[in-house]
Amino acid sequence: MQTALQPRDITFKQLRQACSNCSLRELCLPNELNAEEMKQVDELIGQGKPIKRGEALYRAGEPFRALYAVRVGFFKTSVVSEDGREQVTGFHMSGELMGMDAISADHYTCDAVALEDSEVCELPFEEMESLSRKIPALQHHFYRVMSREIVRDHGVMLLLGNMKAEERIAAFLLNLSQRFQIRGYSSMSFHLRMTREEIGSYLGLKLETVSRTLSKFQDQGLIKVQNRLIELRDVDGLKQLVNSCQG
Amino acid sequence: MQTALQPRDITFKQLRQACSNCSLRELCLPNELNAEEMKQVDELIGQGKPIKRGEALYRAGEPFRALYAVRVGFFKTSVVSEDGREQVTGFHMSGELMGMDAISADHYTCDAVALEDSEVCELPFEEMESLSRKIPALQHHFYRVMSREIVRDHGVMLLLGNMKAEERIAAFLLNLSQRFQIRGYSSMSFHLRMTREEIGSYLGLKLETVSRTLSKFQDQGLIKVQNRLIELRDVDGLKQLVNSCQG
DNA sequence: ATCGGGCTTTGATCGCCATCAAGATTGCAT
DNA sequence: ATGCAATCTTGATGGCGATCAAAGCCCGAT
Repeated sequence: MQTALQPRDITFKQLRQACSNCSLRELCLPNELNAEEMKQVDELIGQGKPIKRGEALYRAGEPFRALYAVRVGFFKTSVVSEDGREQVTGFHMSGELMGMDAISADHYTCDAVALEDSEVCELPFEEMESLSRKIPALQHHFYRVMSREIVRDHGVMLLLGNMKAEERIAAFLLNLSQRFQIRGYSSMSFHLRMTREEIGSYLGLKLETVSRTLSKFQDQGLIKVQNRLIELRDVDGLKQLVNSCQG
Repeated sequence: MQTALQPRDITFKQLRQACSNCSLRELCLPNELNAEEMKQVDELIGQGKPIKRGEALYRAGEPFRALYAVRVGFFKTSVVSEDGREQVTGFHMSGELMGMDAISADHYTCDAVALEDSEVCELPFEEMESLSRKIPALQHHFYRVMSREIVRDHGVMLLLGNMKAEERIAAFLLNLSQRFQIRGYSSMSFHLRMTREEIGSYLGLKLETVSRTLSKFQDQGLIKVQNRLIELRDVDGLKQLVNSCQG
């Protein structure tokens, strides 16, 4: 009986901000941390910070202070050119780290905008850096996460450089599907948080092409589209489309 | 007189491998290192390793052990898809680090191939990692270098996603020009180490388009092309081409 | 409930770049 | 020097996706 009440011993604040209690821990942090190390990390990471849909977490040019982990919600990052054109450089869901581009120039080089009401954890970089000198696993973790970002970017380059519109869209849908699955959501049907234009920007296509291609996939029985709700009907078919180009 | 002979006190081996004597030091290493720290770094970095033109420094799938700094020469890195198509992910010249993609999966994800007779320095990663725990500037340096790679990749994504063929080629030439200049070579005329096909792969274009565009630039008086020798004739004109899209 | 604006779909046309093809040039090996 | 393979140039044609255009839909604000 009393066990059910134990959470009372922990303040609400602690509950919200403790990485040790967070279901995303294995996405954000190395899993080799012992209790003491975890406590040190917990102390550094700020209160969860809410960002409303449409708001920017940070903008290009702002001074760099922290990396951000998505706790809840969905973000896009993008570079905006002088003439106003936008290149979306990534979509980011829970457990993913944003802001690593800012380390080199000491200011953010992208805008990070919430595509739904979201919440992020702040990782003050200097403090994390010095803590990671004491915790090898943490240091290695940051190297790994940055490396993974580089690999991901190479994948996008391959997509933009070699693939046709249909292949790009198929790869995009499969990628989203997989990432939802990892987080325990349905991999077979999901809600797109972004507009056709944002998808197009990410994939190097115009919004009309995105729309047309989704319609075509629906006609072919590969997916079902209802505005932003996507249902995958023939995953193998989609994979074949991608493989025809990229393997 | 005798001063001219002082190098004799240093063995040839030391001369070749000492970062402290290397003219590329400010490209490869943080400049805050003191003599003692520099010595520790020197001890880790292997003998310069020659790679003949056409040879691979490493290939996708090989286990990860070290990062490599280009000491002399020119490399391309590329991903090859199952059906044999190649996406060049970067060209790398002296002072630049390769292999950071391999940290996350513990094996290389690209091929790195020398485009001319080259020489690289080997940076055993685990040792560098543990040394960087003792030298904050070194740790920060690796984070910065990886961050810079991410920023660079975002630039390529913008190029592939938004720019037309002429804009891509102009941006490419200006980028090469700038990097040669930093290294003390002429920024106005240089030798392309890669084929039209490799340029095209990097820029998401076919080799014929690369060739045609270079010819067109020559007709417009923007550049002079003689096979792989490029002379920039109107840098501002090239910049205007790029800016018309990207700012 | 109704209105309005942003988002999406679909159609028609156009232009850029891929593709196919044939020579020209380079440079390497003998 | 000679010959061959790889690379590069240039031309002709075609298709994919951009662009222009208009109508429909969804959702949030009042």
